[in-house]
Amino acid sequence: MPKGRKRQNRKRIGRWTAQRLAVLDEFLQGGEHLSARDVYQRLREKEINLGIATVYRSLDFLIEIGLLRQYDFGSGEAKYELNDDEADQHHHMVCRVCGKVINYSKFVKRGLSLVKDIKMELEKNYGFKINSHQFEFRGVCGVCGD
Amino acid sequence: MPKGRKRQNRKRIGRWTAQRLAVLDEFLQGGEHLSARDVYQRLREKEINLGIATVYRSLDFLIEIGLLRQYDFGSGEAKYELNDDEADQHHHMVCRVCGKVINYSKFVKRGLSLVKDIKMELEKNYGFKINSHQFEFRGVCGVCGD
DNA sequence: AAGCTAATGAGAAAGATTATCATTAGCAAT
DNA sequence: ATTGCTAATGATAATCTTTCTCATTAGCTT
Repeated sequence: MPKGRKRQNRKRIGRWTAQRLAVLDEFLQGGEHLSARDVYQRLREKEINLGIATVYRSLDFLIEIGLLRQYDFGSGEAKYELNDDEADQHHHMVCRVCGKVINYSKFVKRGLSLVKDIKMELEKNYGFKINSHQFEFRGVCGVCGD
Repeated sequence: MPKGRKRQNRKRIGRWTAQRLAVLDEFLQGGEHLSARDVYQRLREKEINLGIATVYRSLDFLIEIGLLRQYDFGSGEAKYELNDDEADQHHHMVCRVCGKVINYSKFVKRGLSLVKDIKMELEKNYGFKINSHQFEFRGVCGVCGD
């Protein structure tokens, strides 16, 4: 669970700086469910030294323009991933012992009609406008299980 | 702190203290998605003064014996709820503006066969043993929306 | 080239959660 | 009841992630 304070509201428009590009690039390079510290350390290894606050701000920026998405898998820090189209969105499977997360995309298509009906129901009966959904499974992975 | 392996008898379960009962009671009284601080303050209003650390420890205890469940809806603090049976488990709808959470249980039955198939697939192909799942929807509620 | 302003960096601060440790209290055997 | 063991508690310090502050830098626009 991420400690610390709730994210504050920020301005909408932003500039494409070298720092923001560098952060995005870590995800385009194939990084899956990276934390802010993961990104910070990976960049540092490449001698691209951003302040950790800038990493957080860049992640927020990339979320705001729709390129990234934030998740919490109970590890104590937020994780970030490239934002899939809804139709391609993957599920997550989290090992509650070692914290390993697996991206899993089978049955997504089958779930779509269910998701669609739930969204319609929520909008009609509760006045909610739904933007995204997430399925998460928890258990014990093969390594941690006996 | 490592959880010491104890000699096998009933002592493993833990003691049922007044503090733990008081914490559980807040949820039995109808408290939905309460944070540790919520519980702490509600008890304090009733002049039941536990230390905040004890509240956290009691919540952990109640999770361990299966009575509570922990969630994170992105507010910056963990939320806790009574742990439903899987067949009755509800979904969550989170407003990303005000943070309001709605418990929602329609379509659960229809989702069960999908969940069952996903669980089988994950166990067969990834060696995971699944214990629980969660569906979460995010959007903007009627009050915060235009 | 100048001017405006968003973005950055470094460090301090905030806030949730956990660890420490002396003390208390639940439970079992006497 | 009394004793003894040990888990649980309370108070508070420590930890850790995330955000804020503010002086400085750099990206645009004109």
